[in-house]
Amino acid sequence: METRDKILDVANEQFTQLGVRYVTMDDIARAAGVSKKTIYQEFDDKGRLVYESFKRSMDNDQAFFEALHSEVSCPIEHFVLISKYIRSRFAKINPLVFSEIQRYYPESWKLFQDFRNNCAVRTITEVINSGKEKGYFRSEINADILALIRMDQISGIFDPSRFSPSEYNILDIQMTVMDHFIHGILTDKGRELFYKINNQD
DNA sequence: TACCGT
DNA sequence: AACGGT
Repeated sequence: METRDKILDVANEQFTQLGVRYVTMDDIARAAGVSKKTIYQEFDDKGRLVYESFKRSMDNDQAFFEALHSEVSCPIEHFVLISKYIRSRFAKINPLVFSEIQRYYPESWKLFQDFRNNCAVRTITEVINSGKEKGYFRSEINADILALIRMDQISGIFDPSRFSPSEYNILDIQMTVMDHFIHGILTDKGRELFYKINNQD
């Protein structure tokens, strides 16, 4: 269904950039070049449209993680690429959106939390375990606990009340936190490879 | 597009 | 008054 995709594209772009409550159904209809009636034929109400549009982008994220998993064999490189992807992904989302859906769209909020706590955390856990097996990450670390900690770090980076956007930029925080975290889990062998990877670009 | 209810 | 919904 072509129009449904178009509506979802437009809705997702406007919601993430401007905020869910700021964007009206009239705005989306106009930008998508359809009537409001067409939107309501596809989606029961605004809450469903919000839900479906976020679900769609999280399905894309999951597909991206799965592609990385099969294409990247080096756990250190894999770890860095995941961090980069999450940063670029969150950077496009107006932080306002998170508080909005938490308050006004509980189903979408639950979807987001499930994605974070299951898909994202599991992906990080797998990479840490793979690095342990290959001797790049210290064998004594607990991958489950550290994956949760890493997830909290990544979320915290984008929380404007923790890192004021006027004082820090996302890229600097991301690099600092990522560097600190990975040094805590690298073996000597892993550290060598990490430096080699960092110096080749 | 005009309109109604919140 | 503005916006979701018809």
